[in-house]
Amino acid sequence: MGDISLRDRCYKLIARIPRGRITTYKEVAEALGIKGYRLVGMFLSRNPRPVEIPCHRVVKSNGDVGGYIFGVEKKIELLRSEGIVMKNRKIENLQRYFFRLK
DNA sequence: ATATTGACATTTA
DNA sequence: ATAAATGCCAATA
Repeated sequence: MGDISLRDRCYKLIARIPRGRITTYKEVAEALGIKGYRLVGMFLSRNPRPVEIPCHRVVKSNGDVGGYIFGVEKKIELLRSEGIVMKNRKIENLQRYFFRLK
């Protein structure tokens, strides 16, 4: 009773990321208190509400965009529309847009 | 109950 | 530089 699944906590965290800012799978995992980074990707691949839960704002630590339910191209388009500058499918300086969760 | 999965990250070759 | 191996762990089957 009252316990929220890790998955729902994950979605809650991501719902806080504002437009134009991004974070990483690693950051989300660490905020959840786990090191199984892949689990975050698993949760997001089953994102039930892509509008309220802006999972396109979660990218890889190395600047690659990572995956997306509606395709990587769509994810790139969304990020660009929010002002994220990308060079060859990669984000140059994550730091510039990084949103901390922990 | 056990086995596999995943939109990752780090280390090693 | 690229590629493979390894660690991670709740959720899913």
